[in-house]
Amino acid sequence: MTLSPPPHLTPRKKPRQARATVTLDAIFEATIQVLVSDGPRRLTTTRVAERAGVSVGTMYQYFPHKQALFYALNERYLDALAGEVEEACRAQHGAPIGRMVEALVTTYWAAKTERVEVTHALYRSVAEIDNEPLIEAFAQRVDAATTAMFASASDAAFADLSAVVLTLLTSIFGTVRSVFERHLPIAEADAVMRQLKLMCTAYLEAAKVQGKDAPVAA
Amino acid sequence: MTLSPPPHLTPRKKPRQARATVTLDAIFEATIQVLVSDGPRRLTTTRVAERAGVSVGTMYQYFPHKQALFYALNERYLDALAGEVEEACRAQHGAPIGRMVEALVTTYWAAKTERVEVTHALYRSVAEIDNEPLIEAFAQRVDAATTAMFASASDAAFADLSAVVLTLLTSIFGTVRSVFERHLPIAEADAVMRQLKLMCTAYLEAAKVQGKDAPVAA
DNA sequence: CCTCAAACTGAATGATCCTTCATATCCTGA
DNA sequence: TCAGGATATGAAGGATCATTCAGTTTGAGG
Repeated sequence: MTLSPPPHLTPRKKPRQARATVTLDAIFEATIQVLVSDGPRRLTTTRVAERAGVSVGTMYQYFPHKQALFYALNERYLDALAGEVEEACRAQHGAPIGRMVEALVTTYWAAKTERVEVTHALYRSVAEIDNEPLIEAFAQRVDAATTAMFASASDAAFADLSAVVLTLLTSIFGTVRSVFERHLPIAEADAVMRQLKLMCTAYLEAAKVQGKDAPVAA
Repeated sequence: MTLSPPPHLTPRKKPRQARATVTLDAIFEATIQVLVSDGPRRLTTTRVAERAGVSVGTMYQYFPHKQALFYALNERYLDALAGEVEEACRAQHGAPIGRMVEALVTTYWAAKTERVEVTHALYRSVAEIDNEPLIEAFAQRVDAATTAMFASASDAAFADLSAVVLTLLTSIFGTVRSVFERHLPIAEADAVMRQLKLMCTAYLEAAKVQGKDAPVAA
């Protein structure tokens, strides 16, 4: 998350004392809660401050304006998410591609479903800000981690790995998002996730270098 | 698009004279343009009216409030989109599944890329309203059309067709959305679409009833 | 214990913008 | 040609909110 931090969206100051850190956390959590209960349109600075138990002025010590708050919130979230995916990728180093797909989908889905309403709220809040830089940074981290993982696969090699990874990730992330958007009941959502794994595996089998069951040397 | 029309979002009246129809179209087009140029946050009733060449009051003759305008806009859009998909499905009746996938992806992608900025703006504007009913209605139409199509496939049958269709559509729609969200250059986007077709085809091959190259009788 | 910066407060400001309604114009059918 | 409904106007009301800042409280280091 270190790429191109837009100047107008940067926090005003970082907490130096312990209570300031507490305050900041409270503000973030309050933002999420208001987002969940009132929706992005009715999220006002006053409401967030109220819910966080601080005054409006306090918020403005850390963020130059409302958008910066949204931005920082998404940054936090995406940063954590990227971290989880990276870890999952590392854990599957050298494994067969089937297990890799399994891990990728499961990890991402688990992260998104851990707090369903929050995920929903964040998906919706995204329209409030220009978060391209965040998406970009997130994508780069995850792309890199995933590419490294598949390059180490024990049972397959790919002619154009970067295209394969791009497709795989785009479809996994997109499918998850669509499942949320359709408000599918958990049972059906889980079913789709199972099918998604099947789909990704079938794709990789079809895309891998034929006649070569392992990369370089097996 | 006839399912459960929320009362508070219903248009106030329908045009009875020719000029009213013109006005309505102008309002919709203006909404899109403002959405594209100013973003959903800066879309105000005044701005839309101005761009449409009418007065604010006129807008309020057709829509009880701003949200109803958004709602109607999305309704129009999704209605047209569903129509295109339905037609594509009809055209592939009895074809092999490969062609079906090809048609599905191509049609949807073409519809979304016809006016890229508009698609973008609409994706972003969605957060402004509660459009679940619209999504729901859209999904039902497309689900039905797609299911009917695949049920007629000349070279495959599926044990759980509805699950397959749900997965297929969710991933296609989601992938397209993700591609837009990442602002991929056209070249890469097209590449992903080609891979997506491969992915879907591989999935269907893996999911079809084995040893049966055609449904019922071949 | 004292000092100073860090952190916090919240009423006031100013801007934006949705929505209404009294009025004016236009169109159509008789 | 004319009446009455359909359509259009846009200034003004009223509400909401983001943001500021002068002043207060808190905590850490000396």
